[in-house]
Amino acid sequence: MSNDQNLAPRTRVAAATLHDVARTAGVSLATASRALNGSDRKVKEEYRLRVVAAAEELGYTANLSAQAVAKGSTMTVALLVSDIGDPYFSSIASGVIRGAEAAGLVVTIAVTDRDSERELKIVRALRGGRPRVIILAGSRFADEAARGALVAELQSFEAMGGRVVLISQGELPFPTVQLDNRSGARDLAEQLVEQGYRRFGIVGASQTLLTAKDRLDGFLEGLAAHNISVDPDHIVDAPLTRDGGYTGTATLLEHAGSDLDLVFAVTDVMAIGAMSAIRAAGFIPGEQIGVAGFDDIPAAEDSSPALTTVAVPLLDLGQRAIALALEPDDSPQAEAIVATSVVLRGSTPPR
Amino acid sequence: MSNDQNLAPRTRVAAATLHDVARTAGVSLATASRALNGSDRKVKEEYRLRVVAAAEELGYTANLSAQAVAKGSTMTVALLVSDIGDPYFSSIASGVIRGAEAAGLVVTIAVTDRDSERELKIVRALRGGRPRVIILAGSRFADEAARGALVAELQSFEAMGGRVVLISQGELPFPTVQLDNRSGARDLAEQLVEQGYRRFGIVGASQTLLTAKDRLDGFLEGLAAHNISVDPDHIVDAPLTRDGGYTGTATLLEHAGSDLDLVFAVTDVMAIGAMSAIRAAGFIPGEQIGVAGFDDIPAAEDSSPALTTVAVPLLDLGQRAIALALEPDDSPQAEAIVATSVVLRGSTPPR
DNA sequence: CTGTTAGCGCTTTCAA
DNA sequence: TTGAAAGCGCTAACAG
Repeated sequence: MSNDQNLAPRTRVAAATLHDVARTAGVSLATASRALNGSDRKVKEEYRLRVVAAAEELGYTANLSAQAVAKGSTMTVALLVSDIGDPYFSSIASGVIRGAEAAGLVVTIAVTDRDSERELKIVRALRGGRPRVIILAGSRFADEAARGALVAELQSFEAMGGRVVLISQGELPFPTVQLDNRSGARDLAEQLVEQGYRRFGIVGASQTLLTAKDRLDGFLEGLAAHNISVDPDHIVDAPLTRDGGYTGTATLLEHAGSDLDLVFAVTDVMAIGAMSAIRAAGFIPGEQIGVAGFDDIPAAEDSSPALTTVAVPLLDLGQRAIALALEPDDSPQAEAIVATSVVLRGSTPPR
Repeated sequence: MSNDQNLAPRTRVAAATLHDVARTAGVSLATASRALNGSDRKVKEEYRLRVVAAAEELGYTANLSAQAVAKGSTMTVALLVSDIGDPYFSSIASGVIRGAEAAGLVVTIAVTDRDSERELKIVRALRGGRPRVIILAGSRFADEAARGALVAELQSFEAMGGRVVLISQGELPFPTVQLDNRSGARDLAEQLVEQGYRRFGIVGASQTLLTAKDRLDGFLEGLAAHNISVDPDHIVDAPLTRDGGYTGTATLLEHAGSDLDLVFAVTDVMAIGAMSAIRAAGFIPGEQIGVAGFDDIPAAEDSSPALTTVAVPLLDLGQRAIALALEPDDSPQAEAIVATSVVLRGSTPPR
């Protein structure tokens, strides 16, 4: 066996430390620190330049972990989403990242897989990183106990000085970027009625997710305003995923057959699944059965027929969340409300 | 002014430290550390239990930053993507996160906005966090200089002991999860010819992105095998985004008019934009002009007509990447090749 | 404005 | 095995 096959450069070069920089600049550690990372400038220009030059020369980059332990706080925001592959969440993440970067914060993402137990576990694990902020999007609770445990965990995080921000979540004692789910759905329903639709099926009547519940309630409310009610059999529960939309709609179609003239899915992702299910059942979405969703994800516009939906400024949601998180500590129970607006497209032509 | 309006609990409770745990357990700091986080177990069971109990009681969670500075290494992997809202990247991210969590690693995500300058800046900034791994997906280089700068930066990161893994990137001296872009595109082309297509237009002939170039070359290769060539005017450059696909196709259609029987977009996201452009131009995608993409993002199956494409195991890509990163240090220049496979769907019916 | 000197919370020798 | 003590890289009083 030869040792000569050291093709790859195995030389481990330790990163330059602030100490190195100070030494080559001929100043003290403290001065170097002040020149490079200190908040208020009070270093003689000449020194500052020497330090900066030395840092440049040595390729110095401050060790964020070390800074964190010294300062007692990090520059991290932890984002928790159900599924980063879902356009709804990835759009939100996009906004969060944009906002965070603008504020010099780093974003860490964890995925709950829509599992409330897992969510709790992750939140607990997150604490180790001592993030400045934890943002929860799309969290859920199997039951009251789960809800209590999560709230307790988050509150203890707050007690440690961290900030918690929720996105589109109600009834939880934390600053929240609230979505106008209910009235958005109500408007949608009313406009659909105006378009001539009368016999509705609804997919995604989740019990555990307030967002879904609000959208359902709002929709029913809007219909009720026109004296239209929906047969309880035509309201089906289903996971808020593409597959949930597909199977939920398939079920609906089995029961309701051609008794429906429109399917409302509580999210666009589901609505897209719904369209496929409608096709699979031999109907033409839009023409024979209208389809409407909620969120206005990018894919909604490109679907065929283009999807009628309620537009939600997803990017904004994320940016608002970090804005809320960065607000001064003394505005208790802050809340940002984000408006929604109905977008009628080809999937719900007048009838 | 009254002080009584302290409604919100402003009490800042410092997080329990290992020191606290050791004290309430009645053992030394070292023992507590060993019991809780030490690698090799060599703590008397009785002590271990006392420590664990104390930790539980105090709600102790190790401060990761402190661990990082003490150990000299973090548990972080930094993922760089062009756009987390793009299904291609969010699927990859999903895989990376899954893989990382399984290995006890935390994922940090940064977005380059497809800007090579920004990308370099981010990589530089990332160093501060001293991640264990940096994963680059979809990076690009404006020119040779930019490429050199990025490589240098990454190599110096490696020299510091970090690992670099690239996803679907060629010609760079780092471990890479390589995609079989070329032969995937070749197969696609051949199968389309078999379907009866002859007059092709291609959208997304990026110069700066190897992935796009490989797909283009492979596609042309496949056509050439059947003695079919593509008019250079029918090959248009365009950003690898939905809008790029739309405008690129619009341009193509203007020039080539009804001279085409199929549009190949080098990514599904573009292909979806292409479909909309085809519709906007008054053609029926699938029927009058076939459409094919590449990646098989989830939306491909649900588009209407369903999109013919080359399936790429996006989730795997991400998982493989972290697998590569976690491999022992002494396998130089590791590479994982991921196979692709053609999926014919409704957007390219036989003609 | 600068340098000295404690820490921050944790790991890891090194003796005991 | 355990504990004392010396760091890890950086910040923040605290005197000069």
